[in-house]
Amino acid sequence: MKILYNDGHVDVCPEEEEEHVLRHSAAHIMAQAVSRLYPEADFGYGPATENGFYYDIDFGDTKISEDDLPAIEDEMKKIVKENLKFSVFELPREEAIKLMQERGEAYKVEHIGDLPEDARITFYQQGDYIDMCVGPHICYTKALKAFKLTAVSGAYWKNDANNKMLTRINGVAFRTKEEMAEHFRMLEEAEKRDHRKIGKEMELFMMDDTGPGFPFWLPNGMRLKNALMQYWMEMQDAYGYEQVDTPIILSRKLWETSGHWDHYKANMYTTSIDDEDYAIKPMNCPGACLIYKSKPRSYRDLPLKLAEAGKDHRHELKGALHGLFRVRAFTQDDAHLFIRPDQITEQVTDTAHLITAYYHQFGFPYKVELSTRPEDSMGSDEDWERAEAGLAAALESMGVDYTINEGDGAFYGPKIDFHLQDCLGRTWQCGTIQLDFQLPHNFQLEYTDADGSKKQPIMIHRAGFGSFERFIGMLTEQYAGKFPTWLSPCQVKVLPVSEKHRDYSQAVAQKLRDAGVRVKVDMRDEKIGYKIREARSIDRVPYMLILGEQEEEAGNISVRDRSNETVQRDLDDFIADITAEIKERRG
RNA sequence: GCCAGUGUGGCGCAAUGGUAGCGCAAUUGAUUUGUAAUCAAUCGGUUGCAGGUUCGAGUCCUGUCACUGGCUCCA
Repeated sequence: MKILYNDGHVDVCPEEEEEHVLRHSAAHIMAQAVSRLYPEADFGYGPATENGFYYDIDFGDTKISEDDLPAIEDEMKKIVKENLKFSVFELPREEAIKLMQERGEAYKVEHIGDLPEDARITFYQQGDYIDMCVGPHICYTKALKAFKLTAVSGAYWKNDANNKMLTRINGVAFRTKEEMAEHFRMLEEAEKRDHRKIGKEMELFMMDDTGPGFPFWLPNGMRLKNALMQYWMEMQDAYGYEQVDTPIILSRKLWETSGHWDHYKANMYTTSIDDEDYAIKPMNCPGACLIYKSKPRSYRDLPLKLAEAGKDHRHELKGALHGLFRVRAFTQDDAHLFIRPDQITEQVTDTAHLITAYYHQFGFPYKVELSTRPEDSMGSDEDWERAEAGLAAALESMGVDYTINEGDGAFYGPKIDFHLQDCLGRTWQCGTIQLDFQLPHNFQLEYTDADGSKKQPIMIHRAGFGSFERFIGMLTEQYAGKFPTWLSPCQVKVLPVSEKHRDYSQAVAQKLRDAGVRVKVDMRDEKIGYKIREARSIDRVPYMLILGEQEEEAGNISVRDRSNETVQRDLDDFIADITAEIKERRG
């Protein structure tokens, strides 16, 4: 495929860039189609995305819905069929502005104003449609062979909620129709992993209209959550944390001290009784500060590492709620480390090791971001420089690849974030390591240093799962509900072949239960195939025991695992194997 | 909070403005079962909620709540 670069030369497109160029060109072709059908439309940004493209468009007073997409798509097909030639030209700034003004492209004019003084301003044209763009693009519209418009939504101009909301039209584009069909097939498969669907099928959790965003954990989900909690507690022990638990509701005075009453009140559930105001905690840090402050601390006590599986409530915007990924009540796998300034790198490294150990346990790929000082931040330049350097040094000493997210740190300190992907490739922040100078200051925390002077400790806030809720959502999608045995709500399902083998089944189940295995018996009067089907497709159990005449006579069991192989074996051997598998948390 | 869409028995779905159906599940009975759905009967909904238009509304309109996909925000 040949493409047109913005200096006017035509060359063969590097294969790895073909899709991107096609998708970006598809955005231009869509814009042309839209401008034919809606002459008043005003265009914002129209980039390529991972599987396609979008264009943010101001349609004025015209409402666009998905019903309007087929007509736009048809117009795009016409444009492709017309096989229009792409051309490119460059204009000096003033003329570029003039051209865009003439064409009524207010957003493009504004965009030119955002460009650096020395920026080249180039335009691509196909037919009578002109778009300001750096390219490159396809040479002829016919090169676009496979595309589909998929969605319409709103998006703020320049991603700023203070700006006008434009209409975003999303589409996908591929090199061939086969690749596009494959994409939709994959999407269908991915949707089957959705934790909301699996959570309902497996009865892990539920939601109710009386509490949007407040998950109810059902018995199966609770078994899973408890197993994860057990793992978490063992890891806290292994990494030298103490565990604490702080109250859910605390006086307004505390939240005023911490700054939450001023800066976070919109997200807090508050209440009052006996003429005093209270808030339900949205974070666990103030409680940890009170514990730190409860007695004098020496430099020898540091680092003081306090872990807390703390249940927080935040009044998140309802439009942001999403299954278990974004809820209003959640249990953070939180911890607060009170450290000396000289311990930053060492403690951040230690924390990052713990967090990445979790992800390795579950086989999660992850992305790391280092977020630096935002514009409206508190604290001295030296503190910030030292903190950012400490975080970077920790990441580099571990050989972790990370991207820098300039100016995206918290107002109280820089942070390292760990992002995981859900079944549809959306990323969610799970792990976070945040340095904080502000809270120790607000609470006037101190320790006595070696020279007898009083010093202020630095705080590290950290979470690895992010929250048990979000992480269980991730685990559900990662395993498509087929959790490793140690996490499975039901580890063994016993299936009597007929009514006659119920007693034997109960006896076998009891032996497993005595060994600490989570087991259920399917006592229903159904055929064995029916029970297997449900154990597999609904319960998603790692092991089924099929018990009939043969097994009862031989005094053994038939084990069917997820590979669907059935092996007749000794019960005690099986118990030894499965308990070892659970203990070692294999899989 | 913003943009668009959706909302029917526990779950998945159907019903050109004209008597709300189907499958699964559940219950009961029959069957006593050998590796991904045994058969039959029965039960179950006034269609998220509140108004409105109409002789008549699941279907049209308004408001509201929830959910879905995005935006913003965020663990």
